[in-house]
Amino acid sequence: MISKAAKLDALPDEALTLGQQLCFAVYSAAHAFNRTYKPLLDRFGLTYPQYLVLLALWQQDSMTVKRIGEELGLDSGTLSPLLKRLEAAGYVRRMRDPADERQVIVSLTEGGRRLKTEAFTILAEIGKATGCSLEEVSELRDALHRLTQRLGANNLEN
Amino acid sequence: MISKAAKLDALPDEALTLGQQLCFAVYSAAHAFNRTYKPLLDRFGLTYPQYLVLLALWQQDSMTVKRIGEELGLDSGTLSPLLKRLEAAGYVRRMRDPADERQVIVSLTEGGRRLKTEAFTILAEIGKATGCSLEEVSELRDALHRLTQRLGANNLEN
DNA sequence: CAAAATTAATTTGCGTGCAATTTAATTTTG
DNA sequence: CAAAATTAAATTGCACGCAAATTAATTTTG
Repeated sequence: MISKAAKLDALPDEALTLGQQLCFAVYSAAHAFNRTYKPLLDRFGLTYPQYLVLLALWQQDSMTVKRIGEELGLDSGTLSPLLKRLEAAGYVRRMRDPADERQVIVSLTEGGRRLKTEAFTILAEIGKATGCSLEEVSELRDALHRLTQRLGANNLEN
Repeated sequence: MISKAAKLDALPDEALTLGQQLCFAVYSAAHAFNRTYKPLLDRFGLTYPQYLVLLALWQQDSMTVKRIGEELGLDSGTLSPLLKRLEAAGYVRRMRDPADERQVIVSLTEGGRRLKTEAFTILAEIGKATGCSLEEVSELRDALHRLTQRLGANNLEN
């Protein structure tokens, strides 16, 4: 007899395998990236999410916490303590916006700007570690962007 | 004068943009999946990593903590407390292997096995949320598996 | 076979992530 | 213009995820 699940959803048992899950492939790749970045970032006392904040600030300096959160998809509950650590490490400065005291403006220090030079080296090492051609990278990246967009669209429907 | 980084690595400034990073695309997709799964798993009192453990056990019941860790790429520092919570929730049982008391064997309870039926529904909802065809899913998944493999190979070289 | 080395889990400490609450400032509106 | 609503950060609580230290059991080896 065919299993109840198969009858209901017309999905075979193998569809539930770890190796078949796109979500698990993404989850594993994210961890693999983290592990690859770790030794490269450790030298600067940075974690990967802290490095992402710096990437955002190198692109556009002096953003509010909210704006950084929109760039990275993180909320203030994550960013507030993270930014304090980045400030303690000497890479950013935080100050209340005089025009709107609710907002905190985060900007790069001289040390934070200087680090951008090193980032190109990190970028090159990561590129080598992926073993992907530039075309492969952009194709995979764009496919993931589309996926993220579609998943996000679903979450707003509530 | 041309910047040191540009001379060394021949990488333009745009290469350092958030949107250009494959790692950030993976990072964002992982979070998007998490957010999509959350409401589906909340009904069963499960977190996403806990769900991954169940996926592994539905595929192959009664594994040691170490074996589960190999399947998921997690260490015992993560799994020990997670498995205790899964046990408290009534989905798994943990017992020392009588043949080797160092090992702990994790197996599904009746409740854990029953949950597998619901998993097919979750799977279908996630599939719909991704908006990907089966071909797209397997292509993207395999590309990510290759990427993870190459990144992991690098980490072992030390 | 007893000491040393190895192995499997657990525990501890720290840094995310996120939901929910709190605090303070600004905007809306009655 | 003052009360109510909204907004931005910070804080709190909980669950990963990982490194490092600890504990207990097994294996190796001298």
